[in-house]
Amino acid sequence: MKQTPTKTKKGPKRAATMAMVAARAGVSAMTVSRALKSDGAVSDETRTRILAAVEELGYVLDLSAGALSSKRTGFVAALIPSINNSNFSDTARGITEAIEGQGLQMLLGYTDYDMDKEEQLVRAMLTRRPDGIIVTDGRHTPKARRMLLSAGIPVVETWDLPSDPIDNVVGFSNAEASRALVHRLYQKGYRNIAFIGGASRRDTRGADRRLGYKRAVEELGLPVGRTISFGNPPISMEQGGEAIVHLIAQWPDVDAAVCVSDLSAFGAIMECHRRGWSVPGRIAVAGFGDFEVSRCSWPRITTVAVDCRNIGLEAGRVMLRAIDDVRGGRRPGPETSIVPFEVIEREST
Amino acid sequence: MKQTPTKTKKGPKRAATMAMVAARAGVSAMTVSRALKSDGAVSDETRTRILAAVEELGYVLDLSAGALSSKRTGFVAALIPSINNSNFSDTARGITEAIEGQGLQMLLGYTDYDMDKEEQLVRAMLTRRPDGIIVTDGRHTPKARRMLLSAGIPVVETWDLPSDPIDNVVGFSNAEASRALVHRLYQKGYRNIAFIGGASRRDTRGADRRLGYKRAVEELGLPVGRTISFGNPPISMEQGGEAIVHLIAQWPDVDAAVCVSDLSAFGAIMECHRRGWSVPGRIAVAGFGDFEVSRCSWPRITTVAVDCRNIGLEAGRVMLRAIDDVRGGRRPGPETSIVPFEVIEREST
DNA sequence: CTGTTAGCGCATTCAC
DNA sequence: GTGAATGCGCTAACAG
Repeated sequence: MKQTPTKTKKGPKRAATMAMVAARAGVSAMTVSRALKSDGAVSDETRTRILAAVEELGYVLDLSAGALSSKRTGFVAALIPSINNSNFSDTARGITEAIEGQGLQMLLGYTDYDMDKEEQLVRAMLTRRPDGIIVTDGRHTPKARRMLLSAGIPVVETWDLPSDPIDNVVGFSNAEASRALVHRLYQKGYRNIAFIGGASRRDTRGADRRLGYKRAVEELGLPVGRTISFGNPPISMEQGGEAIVHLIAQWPDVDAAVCVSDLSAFGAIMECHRRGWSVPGRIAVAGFGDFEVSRCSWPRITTVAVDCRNIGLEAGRVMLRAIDDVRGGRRPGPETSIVPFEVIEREST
Repeated sequence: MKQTPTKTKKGPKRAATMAMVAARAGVSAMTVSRALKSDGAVSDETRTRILAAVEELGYVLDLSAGALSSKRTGFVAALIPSINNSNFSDTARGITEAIEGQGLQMLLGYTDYDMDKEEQLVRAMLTRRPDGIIVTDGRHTPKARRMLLSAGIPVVETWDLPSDPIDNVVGFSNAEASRALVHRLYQKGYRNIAFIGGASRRDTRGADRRLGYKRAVEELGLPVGRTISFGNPPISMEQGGEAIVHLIAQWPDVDAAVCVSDLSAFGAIMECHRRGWSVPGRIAVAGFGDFEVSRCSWPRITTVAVDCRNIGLEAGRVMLRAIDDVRGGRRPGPETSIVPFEVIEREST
């Protein structure tokens, strides 16, 4: 009555291995390996027999074993601040699109806008021996930076233009983008422009946007210091609503608000509706990121558009080239790709 | 002048291996392995020496090698329809929270609401030999189903209550939730209720919601067939706007619209604003999913709230138990966990 | 076009 | 508390 009394007497159906497929097809394991990579030179007749055996056994290639032997895991690690922010999930999607089909798979992690968490994630990712790693942001803890530098794999920093890049870069200047937006508002006639953003220094892109705002109002000779700071990023829609109320209470003469992202801009505008403040009549509101909500809200929201998916595609492309170079024995040669941004004027300003 | 003329003369700094650490610390590789897993019995003195060597060499454990030998990759594969939909990215986040700290890492893939893509992804994921796999949806291609059944690892189906579960389930009935929403609208006095959703059958959750709507209007004796169908899911905010215009043109007497998700509901409402149609005066609009935009928009949107992050946490918990069972030699025993939903009435109805 | 040999870096299993 | 032998499943490198 005992189940499986003797050893190796067909346990719970041990997963098929390449050797089993080989035995069944009457070839060597190596030939199976070649047949399955499709690039290998295998006769059609043999391949057919092998594929039949694969089918019968329900065999699935074990890349984790293959990785060990070929010293290529086929992983590209990608760290983004948040998976819930569609800007970054668009970038993740772009990365996926760029590398899938090249036999590479993304290993995704989220830092929660926290450099220490980024450091932990870099360590955790390196443990999987990715063929490359893509990070968001150009600032890192010293340890994280050291690990990235010494990992011996291509690195791509995105969404920023680091002053001292680790390796490759695909990004833009958040400060310049923000500055351009303020200038555009100035051209439209606004003369008292405020900024709404997160309080902490965690979100370095947010900090850069704030910096660009500051530069712009200074060089335009506008009133400075019109800044509302909120809690930890990401600053939410709801916080945007609270912020605009504070803003108007504190500086009733402000005629335009630049928000650190479209999400807070949207929250601000909806709160204005609730209070009967016309946008842009009572106050103009602009955002950053060109989220879907900005294109559909009423009024539609002026913003800085960045092609987030394209950042991912570019980062993926740069990564592929770098990985190829490494394989070809070439020294990669860091590449910097600057992606454009565009101020999109809509009804909210 | 030649670089590295002799063989093995320190190439581009070969990555440190456990054996190197062992040599440097004057112990065996096995002891290093024990020291690094922290559960191992190693004397404090030895551990200190080993950790020093690790530091000096910048050694990072290679889990991909460890996986081969331990037959546990530490991966949990998770397939979601879209990374850009915050409902699902919340679930992914929940999964991550539940399994990280248990030494498990999520391998994320997106199906684009496409069963065939899901099948491809299942195959691709199995190639990495995950310790378990979590899928969204209870319907799959026959091949995908077969692969999941025969993979020999725990499976969790989420966001649905499959009639014939593969293994574990963490979900709720989309149809029942949608039905409850229509009943609530009926209680509020609405008597001509329409549905706005995607056209294709790809989004099975969307199809279930439509089904629940249909049942409800039938059992309530309301006019049937008030249905606007749009293109491929996910139906966007913009499509929601177009849909409500068509809806009102076709059935001017409709007094409430149930949308397949909050995103389309939001788009619909903003389009109403643009056209001067009062919401809910001219027409009430409800959504599904309790997205952030619904809590902040003006008016705030009535919706069905599901705790998406909790679905992920639950799925992760169930997965952990199942993996533990498998390791302990127990037969897991499928678990079904039904998560609650709640109709949240807000200003849009 | 196909097979053989060797070994990737680690953890399991057993000694001691 | 520590070490030695062994092999996980696959592929690189060569041979034929």
